[in-house]
Amino acid sequence: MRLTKDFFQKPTLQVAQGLLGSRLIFGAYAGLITETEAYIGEDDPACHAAKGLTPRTKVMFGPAGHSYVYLIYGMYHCLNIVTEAEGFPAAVLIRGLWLESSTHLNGPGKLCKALGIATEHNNIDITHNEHFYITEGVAVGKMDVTPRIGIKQGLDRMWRFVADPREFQKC
DNA sequence: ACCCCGATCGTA
DNA sequence: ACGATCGGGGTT
Repeated sequence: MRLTKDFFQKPTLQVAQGLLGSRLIFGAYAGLITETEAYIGEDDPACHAAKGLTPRTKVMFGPAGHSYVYLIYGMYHCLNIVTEAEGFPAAVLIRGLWLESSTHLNGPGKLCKALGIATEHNNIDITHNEHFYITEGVAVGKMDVTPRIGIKQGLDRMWRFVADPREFQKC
């Protein structure tokens, strides 16, 4: 079953945890999500929207279930899915994917490079797209909870969620 | 116009 | 530990 807008229009921590084990479809690729991070609102210093509404962060303020893709370090792209009510800027970063080929794409930059996700895929409504969407997946086993990776602010928040694909239920 | 720096990754 | 590489956002 495809995940619909009401799945994403929820508290971001809930969405980030719920996405573990879900199946991401992008063109010919399909994989189970193994790692996510939450970025929540203008009060979260690590969230791009902490600097307010800008041309780049506009998508995060928009409706839930849209993609937020941006270029990082001039070389890599990161894929996020917008969460919460329209007007409240928040998103979940997709950091890990377990492909059907048993390839584990660990890291948001590697993931986007492998699938061919780039800025042209920014601001797509993945609840109404034929080639880019997320479905229900498998039950995950134990989930790790840690601070987010690669940031210098907001390290007190335990907003990274990791699941081990070896513990995924067959489904 | 200019400067700083970043939700990364591979190599050393 | 560090360099590659470039756009966003703030400052002059």
